[in-house]
Amino acid sequence: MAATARRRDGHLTQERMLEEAMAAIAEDGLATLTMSALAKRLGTSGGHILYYFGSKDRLLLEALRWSESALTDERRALLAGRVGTERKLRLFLELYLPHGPRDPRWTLWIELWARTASNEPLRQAQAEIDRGWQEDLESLLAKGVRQGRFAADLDASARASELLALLDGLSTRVVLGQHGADRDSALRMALSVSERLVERS
Amino acid sequence: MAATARRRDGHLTQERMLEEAMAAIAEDGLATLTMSALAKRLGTSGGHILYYFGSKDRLLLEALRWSESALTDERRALLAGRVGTERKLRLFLELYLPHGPRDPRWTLWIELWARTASNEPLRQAQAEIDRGWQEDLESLLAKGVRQGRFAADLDASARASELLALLDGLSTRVVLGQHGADRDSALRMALSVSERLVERS
Amino acid sequence: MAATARRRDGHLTQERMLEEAMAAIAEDGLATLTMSALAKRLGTSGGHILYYFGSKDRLLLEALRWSESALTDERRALLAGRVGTERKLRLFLELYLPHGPRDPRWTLWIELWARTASNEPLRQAQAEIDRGWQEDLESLLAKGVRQGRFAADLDASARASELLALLDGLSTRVVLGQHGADRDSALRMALSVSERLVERS
Amino acid sequence: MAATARRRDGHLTQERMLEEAMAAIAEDGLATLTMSALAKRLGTSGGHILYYFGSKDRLLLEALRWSESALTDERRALLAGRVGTERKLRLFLELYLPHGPRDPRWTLWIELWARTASNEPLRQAQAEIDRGWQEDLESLLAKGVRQGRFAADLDASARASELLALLDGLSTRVVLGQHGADRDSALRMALSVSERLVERS
DNA sequence: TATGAATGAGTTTTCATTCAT
DNA sequence: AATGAATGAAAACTCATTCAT
Repeated sequence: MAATARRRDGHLTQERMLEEAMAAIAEDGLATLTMSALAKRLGTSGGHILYYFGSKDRLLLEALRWSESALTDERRALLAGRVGTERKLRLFLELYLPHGPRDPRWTLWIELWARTASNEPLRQAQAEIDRGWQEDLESLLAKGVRQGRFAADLDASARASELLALLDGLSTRVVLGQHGADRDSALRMALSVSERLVERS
Repeated sequence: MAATARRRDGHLTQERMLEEAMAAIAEDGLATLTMSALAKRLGTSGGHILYYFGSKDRLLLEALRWSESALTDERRALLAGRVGTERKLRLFLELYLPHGPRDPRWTLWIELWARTASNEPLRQAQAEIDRGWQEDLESLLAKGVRQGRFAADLDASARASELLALLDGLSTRVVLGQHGADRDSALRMALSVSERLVERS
Repeated sequence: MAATARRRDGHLTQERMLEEAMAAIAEDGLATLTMSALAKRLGTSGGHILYYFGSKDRLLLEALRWSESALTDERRALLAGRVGTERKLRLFLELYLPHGPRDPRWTLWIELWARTASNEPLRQAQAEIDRGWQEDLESLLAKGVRQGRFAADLDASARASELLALLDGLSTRVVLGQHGADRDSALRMALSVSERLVERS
Repeated sequence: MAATARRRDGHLTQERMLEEAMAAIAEDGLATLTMSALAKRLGTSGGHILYYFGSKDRLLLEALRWSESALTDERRALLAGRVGTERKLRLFLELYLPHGPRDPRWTLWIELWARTASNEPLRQAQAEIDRGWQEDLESLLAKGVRQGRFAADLDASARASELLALLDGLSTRVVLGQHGADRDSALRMALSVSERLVERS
């Protein structure tokens, strides 16, 4: 996913950079992630990172994409799996929510929201990723309808939107430690709400 | 309020600074809000702003407080008003949601989420403001229960949490222009969800 | 001494400013002495201090003069007193040396050495004060010669220069806490050296 | 040394910076030595100097160390040399005293005295350098005792302290142009005093 | 006299980015 | 591929000084 594939080890190195960038952001926040700090963590030079990514903005963008791409795969696998629809919905929620305070993926996500306004490529990447979640949740719900688990007149698109908005709100709380929220309570709340919003047949 | 009373008393002047800061953030984002840019907008000097607020961080904190304090008053008035509970709930949602893309208050809010981790005073101010919304929504729901409009066994605290999380998620969408969301659709969704989550008696 | 005499209380206030400035410098050093910090200590405004002194540089200059003027009086009294010459010499040394680490007068003195190069009025004030000490020490020594306590061929001017240079070096040590020096050891050393340099008859 | 070897290895470049910093301080004083002024002198950027030294304080500290290190070498060579002890003492005094008004090393030294209070690393560096001079002067005197040139009961440590204090006082005069002192007269005075303080056998 | 709001030049410092090697 | 020296444009913040009141 990260641009064109390079030599095996080159490609690996690029992934390590993104991985390390995520870890650094989770630990200290985006504000303290400087190119040279990241370079030090990687045992390389700032110039080398830019050699691959061209700019810090692009590095961040790739980091976001990379951190989501793994999830996308998991999500696809989940949807294709054999488990029951309601179980799938639960797994979907689990996948979406942050693992805990400072979850790298969500920390980056929130930090980048603030940059969205002045960064069109970033905006588009975010939109694309969001669309993935929305579409997959919709088709999960639609499948439940087809299987007769959910009400026949269920508006999959609307329900998916509602749930994702709720999940965003809950995730923010967990990542930032607001409202004393942790992953477990957020998950419980998400499940509870989804049971009430998604009408069973 | 904007153009009136230049000199005269420092309090008004301070408010103008906060107001202008909010406007600037809404227009260009926090990233491009520099002290000297703000000073230019105000027709004053960067030093003068710092003379009042001591640091940029404190300016931001005060801006957040100031932008919320007006809402807090409106909220209190709303709760104390004569309108019916369900109407009040709707007004509450309207009050919470952003007015549209780049709504100043919400833009600031999202930008500051990213700074929360490294800024304890900011974190506490946010917590305090959040608590205000949560408590008032709880008591609004509780009143509805007492009046027999909402189910007697309604868990006001849990329902308030759910609704506020949803509202945060929706607000993010509106402010950042994600999912093609606008204030109206977000409001409609919020209303629709609240009707399903808050059980009528 | 501080410029022209003003109304009684006005004059007093000016002296208090100088006094407080000395105290502040002794406590935190010249680097942290800002006009507004000094104003706060005095319970007045920065503008008011400048109203009297015109500039910070002049304030410092006056502070130096003021802190020396008291000593000048003491020195004159000492020279005119009835005690024996050798006793007088000892008292002179005691007067010159700092009272201990961060002695206000000496702290200011050292801080101002660094500003001497770019500040002609300051340079001249320093020269004048230095001259006072030199002349008085010379005449003290000369008196000792006339009284037959010191060798008849004693070069009062040269001896005074030597002793004052030594005293400057010792004072620096005491004020800055270098070489583990304190006032007592410095005084002992000054006495010991003076006994060897100033030949008895 | 000055004009040679621009690029090539960073070490030389760093030395050039220190050298130029010393020259600038000697010319205009520390007060007017700004990073960008120094950068201009060096034909480089302010950022580049900080790239090497991290902060202005560290630059100053390094400048002090660098200016002393050359002297330390000379001093060691002097002590190890073949000349007679009394000759060595004279050379020691010559080494210690400033070359004239605004001698870079001494200008820096005096400017830094004023910063000592609030700068612990600086204080320690100064103490260490002072110790070097004190120890070497002591051992020079002790050697003179062993060789029978100086009195057997001579207190080397006390004499060294006295001489160094005197030298500090004299150096201040020369560098700041006080008392009409110049290097020659200061040297003469130092020699004269040392002959009287250091008893010959 | 006295205030304190207002100024604005000037400081150090940071950092993404470039580029010769 | 990789380095790290070098850049330089910002940024936040400080503070003596001015001046209307």
